[in-house]
Amino acid sequence: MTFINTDELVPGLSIDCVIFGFHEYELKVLLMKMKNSDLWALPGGFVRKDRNVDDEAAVVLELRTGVRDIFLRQFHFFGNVSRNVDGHPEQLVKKEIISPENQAWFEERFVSVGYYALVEHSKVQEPQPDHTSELCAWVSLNDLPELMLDHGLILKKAHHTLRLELNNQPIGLNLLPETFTMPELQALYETVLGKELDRRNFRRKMLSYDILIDTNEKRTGTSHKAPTLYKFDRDKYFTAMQDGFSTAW
Amino acid sequence: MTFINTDELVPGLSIDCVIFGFHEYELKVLLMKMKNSDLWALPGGFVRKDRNVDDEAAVVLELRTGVRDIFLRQFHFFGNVSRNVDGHPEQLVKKEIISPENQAWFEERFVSVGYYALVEHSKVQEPQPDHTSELCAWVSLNDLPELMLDHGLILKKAHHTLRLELNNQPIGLNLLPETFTMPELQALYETVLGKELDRRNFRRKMLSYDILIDTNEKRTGTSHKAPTLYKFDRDKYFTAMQDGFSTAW
DNA sequence: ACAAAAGTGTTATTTCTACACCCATGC
DNA sequence: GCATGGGTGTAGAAATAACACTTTTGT
Repeated sequence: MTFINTDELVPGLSIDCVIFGFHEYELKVLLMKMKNSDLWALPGGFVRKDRNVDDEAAVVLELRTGVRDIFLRQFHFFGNVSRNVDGHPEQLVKKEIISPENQAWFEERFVSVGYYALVEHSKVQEPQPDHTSELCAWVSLNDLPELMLDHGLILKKAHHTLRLELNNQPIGLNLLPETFTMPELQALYETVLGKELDRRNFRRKMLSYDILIDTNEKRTGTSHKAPTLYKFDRDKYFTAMQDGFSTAW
Repeated sequence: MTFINTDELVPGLSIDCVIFGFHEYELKVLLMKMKNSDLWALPGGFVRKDRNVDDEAAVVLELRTGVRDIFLRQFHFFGNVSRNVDGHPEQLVKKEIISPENQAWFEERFVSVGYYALVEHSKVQEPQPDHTSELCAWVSLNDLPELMLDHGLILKKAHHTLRLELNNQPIGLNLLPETFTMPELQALYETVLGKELDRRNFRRKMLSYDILIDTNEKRTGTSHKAPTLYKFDRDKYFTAMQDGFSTAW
């Protein structure tokens, strides 16, 4: 069993990743079930002393999902004292999640940087648990289990940020397959926003962003009119991400 | 001379505050001129082990400006390795900014949480330097001196964030005097955005937000028509901050 | 009475919203 | 041929943008 080597890590600093996926018309998050416990946790990690924090977040993402070079954004820094719960490290030792030698390291004041990622469900290999967890799985946002420490709060904040970002940025690349239909894209938006949108207006608005390419193919096999398959125009997509949609002033 | 007691501080974690003020139709930032150096720095500090990071940022703000309970927002976490410049702590000791006993503590990997604040220039007492600085002063954004380490980058990022926030949130409270005229408010927006706006359309849009109260008084003393004085409707202002202006979806 | 800046109104254009109808496909 | 969901158009309302004239004030 390989426990972590705390010597090479920045003390008191952790990373928590809220990894969103979209599948079967539901928004899901990747969660880890802690070893010997009913509690779940966000995938996370620590920061090696010679690495950028942003890069370490990308490592966490890749370790759990196998994907890299995709949307991953720092969204909040969690620095409250109340995050540090008395007796928590002791519990971790008891459950064999960390080694006794490391307990002292975990007793220190910890702060955490929150990241959220959008990943295409289908591109992800079987989610990988680590040595602290017995399971790593996609869980629907509507059906969340009890989470460790303040991870519930972190998740909520990430979701809230994502909803706000919808107004300024395109989403969908990385969250949808390479090609997708307009109704699928709409379902994604509706799921993130938690409300229904008008089909016709959605289409018009989305097309006006000018980030979609009509592939001239259709998705067949359904017992109704075959919908057109679109893909993102990556150049325009990334430009839109940079510049944002907002034009208020 | 009182140097810091590093024992009670969270190691490797600092706070940097970008404190914006608005004066004489210019956006300004509060900067500290380092002792025995031509370099300037953002006001900042460290985090006591038993304090929330957000609260410590408020302490930094109050120490420098004397104001409290005003807009102060965490905007980014800076965690790149490149922030930690070889030989920097040594320089700090040489310039008597930190004590030799503390040099080792400063040699550790440091990460930083960036905050920005909006403060009303006139409410601020004479900006207070600390034991690391010989001067604390308002500096125009158009006329920035050379800044220490990555502080220039942090400042730039804060300004960028502020510009984006304009679209979602009201600003002005804390940045303008208690009462102000519509042209003054417009000047603030123009300064932050770095572009001119149409007087008539600005007024209409601003009034449509429904966060202003007409005080029925005028600012006299100018050799032209006396402009109406407004103040913010605080309840509605804070509601607008919560909910945001954006209606995109 | 004049310069300088505040205040107000209107119109054309664009965007948003709320709709209803037709079209393909598999059963 | 019918149920299901995809695709398109349009008219009214609202927001935006561009623009010109009148008012107040100190000198």
